[in-house]
Amino acid sequence: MAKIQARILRGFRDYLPADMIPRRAMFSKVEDVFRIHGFAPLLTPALEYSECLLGKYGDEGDKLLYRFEDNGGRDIALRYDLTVPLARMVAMNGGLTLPFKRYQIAPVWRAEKPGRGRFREFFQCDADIIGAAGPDAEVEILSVGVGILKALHVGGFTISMNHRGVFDGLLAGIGVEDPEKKAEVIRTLDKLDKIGQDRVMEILASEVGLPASSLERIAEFLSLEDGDLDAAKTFFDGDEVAIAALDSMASTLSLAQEMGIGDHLEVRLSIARGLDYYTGLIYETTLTALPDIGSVMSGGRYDGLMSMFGAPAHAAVGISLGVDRLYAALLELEEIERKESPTEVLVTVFDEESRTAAFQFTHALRAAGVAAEVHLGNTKKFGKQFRYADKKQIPYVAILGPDERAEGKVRIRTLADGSEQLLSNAEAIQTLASTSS
RNA sequence: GUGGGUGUAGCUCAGUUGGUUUAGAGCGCCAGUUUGUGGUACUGGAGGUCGCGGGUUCGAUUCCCGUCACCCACCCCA
Repeated sequence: MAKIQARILRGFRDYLPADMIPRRAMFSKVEDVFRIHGFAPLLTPALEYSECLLGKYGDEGDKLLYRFEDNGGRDIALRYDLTVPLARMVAMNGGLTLPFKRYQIAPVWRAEKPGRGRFREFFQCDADIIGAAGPDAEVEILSVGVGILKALHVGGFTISMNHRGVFDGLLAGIGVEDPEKKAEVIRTLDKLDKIGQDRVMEILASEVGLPASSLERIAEFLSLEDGDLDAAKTFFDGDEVAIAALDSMASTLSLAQEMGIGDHLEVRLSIARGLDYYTGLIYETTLTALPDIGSVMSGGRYDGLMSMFGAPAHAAVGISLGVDRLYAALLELEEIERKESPTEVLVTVFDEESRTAAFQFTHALRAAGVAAEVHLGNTKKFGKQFRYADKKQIPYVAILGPDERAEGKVRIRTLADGSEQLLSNAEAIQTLASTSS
């Protein structure tokens, strides 16, 4: 048989056990937070009809779809995100009780050029509330975000929020109405933190071509104190759209404050978010300890997306976790660690005569809920069994040799410090069951 | 998509100013020192079409061209 070179598609990757174990632990904590906030899990197909995805992400996005013809000649594509399939599902299920709260953790595919931290297949983790307008839903979403970061023990963090209405007002005020141009200006403003105000003004002047009077107005806007909503209201005096946006943020902030999650929130009028479909609140999150990795959690309100499928317009607000960034951050902070095996106890097989006892003890451990594995393979080299446990970071080794069996006991060795305890089987199982969670 | 850089063992990298004969190191892996005990130490071993294709040459892992992959920056995002 011809040998085939083992290889993997560019931008795709295997998640090996050493990463999957801590990764799943992280997801499990996240799911707990979704659950206690009343979000239900949803699963949608990897493949969708192309027409359901096309035209939702802009021209650039359409080009990045993985698009095929299936064996039946249907024009299909791999999902590009989780939000559009959610909208499709909501449009197809008119009987859903609103507000509808769902979360979904699943891979999405984009035919982009891969780079550092950028893949063609990656996971998104979204929670959204469909069918609830106003600050209440916003506060619930922010509460989820705060809850997750607390559950993950990331340390300090700041959720910076803004409102698209602020930009709508600002840009209408200086006569920028063309959606294309609006998006361009907003994308440029979004780079403020990265490249600084001078460079932003430069780009707006030369590349976007804004007149001097507009630039002046934007410079004045950028010099507003973040978080000073009163000053912002004065600046936008008479601009109904912007004032409504500022008021909406103020009530979100005050409800969040009273709920007890306000400490992590701040208003930052410069943040913009790249996606065009946001219509209200927008926010992103940076970790105090690792600001350089960028936003680990972001989202906003996107009323209107549902109506693209001909369904009634539904209010919608959501949150999206940057799970790969969060995972990297947790490793960096040593809040989680890579681990090759879930096994808590390796039960060694001392010799042929000990095999039955080893298997029986292993079975009893499993019945008590302890992750246990019995050594597989030849028993000639007893030391190799310990080496195996050590390499797989298995914390405990059980020994049932002739000496132990003669006493009706089992020896439990803790590999971390080399200490050993001689216990009855029942005692050993009880001890191990209580130390392994 | 544009520009720059790098491809030698599972990983991180030396090296060959073109030359026969065994292309090396550290880590990792396997085995032994140690037939009731891993992590340390010592000893030995396996593992390489020098990314792939073509060209120049008496001779290419080394030089040239192409190609693919990876890295960095820009763009865009998660």
